[in-house]
Amino acid sequence: MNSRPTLATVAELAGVSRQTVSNVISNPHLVAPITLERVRAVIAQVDYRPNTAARRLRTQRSFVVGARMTTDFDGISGYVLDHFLHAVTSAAQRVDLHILLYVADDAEAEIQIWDQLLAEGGVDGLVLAHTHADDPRTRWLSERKVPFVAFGRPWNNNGTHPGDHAWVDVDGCAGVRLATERLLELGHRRIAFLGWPEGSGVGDDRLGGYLAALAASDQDVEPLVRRCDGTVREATEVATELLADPELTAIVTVSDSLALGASTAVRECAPRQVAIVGFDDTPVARALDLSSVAQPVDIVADHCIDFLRAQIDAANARFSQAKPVNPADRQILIQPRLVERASSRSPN
Amino acid sequence: MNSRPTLATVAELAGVSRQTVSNVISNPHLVAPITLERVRAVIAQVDYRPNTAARRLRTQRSFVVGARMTTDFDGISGYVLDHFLHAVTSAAQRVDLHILLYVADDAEAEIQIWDQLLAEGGVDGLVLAHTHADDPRTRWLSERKVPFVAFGRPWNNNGTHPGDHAWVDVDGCAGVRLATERLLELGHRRIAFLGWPEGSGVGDDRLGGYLAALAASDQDVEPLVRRCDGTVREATEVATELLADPELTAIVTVSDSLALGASTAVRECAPRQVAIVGFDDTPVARALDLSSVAQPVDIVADHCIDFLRAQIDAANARFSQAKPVNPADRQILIQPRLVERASSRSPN
DNA sequence: ATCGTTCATTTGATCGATCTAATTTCAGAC
DNA sequence: GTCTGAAATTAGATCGATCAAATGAACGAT
Repeated sequence: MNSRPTLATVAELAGVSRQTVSNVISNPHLVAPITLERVRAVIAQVDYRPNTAARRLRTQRSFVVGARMTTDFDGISGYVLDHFLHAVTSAAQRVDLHILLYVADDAEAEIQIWDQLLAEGGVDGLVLAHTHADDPRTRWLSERKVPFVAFGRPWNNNGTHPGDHAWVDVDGCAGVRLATERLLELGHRRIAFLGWPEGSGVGDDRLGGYLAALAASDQDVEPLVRRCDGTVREATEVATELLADPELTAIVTVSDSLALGASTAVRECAPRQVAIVGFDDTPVARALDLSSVAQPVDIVADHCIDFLRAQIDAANARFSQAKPVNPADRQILIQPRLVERASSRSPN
Repeated sequence: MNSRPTLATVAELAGVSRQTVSNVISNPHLVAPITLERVRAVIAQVDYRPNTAARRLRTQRSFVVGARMTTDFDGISGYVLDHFLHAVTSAAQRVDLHILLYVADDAEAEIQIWDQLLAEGGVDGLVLAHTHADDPRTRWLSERKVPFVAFGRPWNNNGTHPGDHAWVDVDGCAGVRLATERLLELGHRRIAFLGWPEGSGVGDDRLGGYLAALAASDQDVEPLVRRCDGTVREATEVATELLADPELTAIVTVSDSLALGASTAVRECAPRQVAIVGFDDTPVARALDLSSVAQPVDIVADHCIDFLRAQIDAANARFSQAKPVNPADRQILIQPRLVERASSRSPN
């Protein structure tokens, strides 16, 4: 029956023009205080809300950010991304951005969806995760100057070049180093690292933290590194082999999945206590009382949205001076924290 | 520089009017085959994509569905909802709907966000989960005739009235019954049920499946029901008490969280094998080789989107005969399946 | 040859906001 | 008393699609 009020409705009731009402909403500083008050009263009275479709059409901007809903393979590591998505949604909501979901099976399908969303004017920018070295996706986006931010470093080739796009990442190296140093502090002297196959940027980075902690120690400690793919089962096997060493009192792992494997191995084979530290602080770690390195996804998400808004706003002001932003100003490494639980304690 | 082509661009190139191009896209059956072909060629050539903002403004329809990004409390049960969200996104994508995320701390905040989204024309409908008896949210939506569908039954009061809104749910009763019957079949004769406190619709439903299986059995079996809140720790304690009974060979639980607790209890206290069945088939169950009742969220999501699209389309055709839909046509109960793993096997 | 129908296509208005540029108001400078 | 410039406000065009209604074309029936 009576449809929603529009700018014109409010304008008439307040005795001003449409444009003034528009200004009250979008540029209050342009409106005289008395007028401002009067118009706002009418807005409140008739419960006026701007129609986003009209605004989007006129401004050619959607204030929507696309994000991929990840298919978490083993479900354990997927936890972090789900939490990240939650945090991003929350952060976006705070600055009047919306998150639009999509699914894609591979990078190619994802790019196709982007192409669609961008061409239709469905999104202003994108948040992506799991970027890797020479990722075709970041190249595609950069070439088209699409505002985007990645959770995760680009890990270019040798791992030196930080890339030229915006990203936020957690310092896995520092996290594992923190965990290893804590174990050393507790008196552990034979600490193994259970990692992923060589070549993964994330995995090698975390391993680096372990090696650095040992190298920096004034104790006589030797690195002991074993690798396996991400499955719990293989981790159990490899951990079982490690436990053959009676001196071993602690295992630092590259992920909670592997920590779960190690934990199973300890429970099944060893009658002794072995400290285990995981990575990601997933529900599994909590349930099994495993210590774990936690990624502060809330902080990561805040920075992501921050970087993204800046890019969207910059793309908005096409006529302002094209002050080129230093990529380093849009790249940040967040420090993780160690969540200590029963699994890490002094050796005997 | 050269902005995207519009309807007018295509129309001019193809030598037809805007409206014809529009029809080629939205109502191809109205266009002569020859024209259709010619226009489509131009569309492909200039890579024309309709601008959604313009379409939304004119049609007053967004083809966007709102969904809440849940804060998974214990993280284990949250898994199902995350997967559901993934499945919903996938299903929506298939029928050209989009999923818009939001977060909210409680029902009141959620309603406020809906109010905003609906007033602004940001969404056409909503998907919600975790509805409960006398949920203020379903009432709010029903009163305003907002298209929506719930994953989960309304569980009104005594659990008899199916509600008058669209919903899709998984038959937890049948799932647990399936699991219990399988244990009986395997030869178990003393089977406990570890559930949630009385009064939860979902929990009581699942318990019902356990009781029904025992009642229907021709064996001499007695129900043995224990309850605890959802935490792993408390589940471990209660399960430990249950294990004091040396006859006990199997525990059916209301959730994977409790199954994890029970599993821990068995490993710590009992030198014997006890079969455990969980619910939700979460990664934890997979990792610990626990049998579990799996909710087919893909199927649930498909039905949800199906029901939602029907409602949105119906709201679209305001002038068609107002044929009232029987609520029961928009309510469906999906059968879960039992995923058998090492944890459930014959006693001894 | 005329009429009525159906099919194909076009025209002009419209959705509800913002942009651009023009206009009005008014304080302070000369 | 006029002029200047900043502040406040307004009018008209515009974003890109769809809707509603009108027009034109084709064709068999009368």
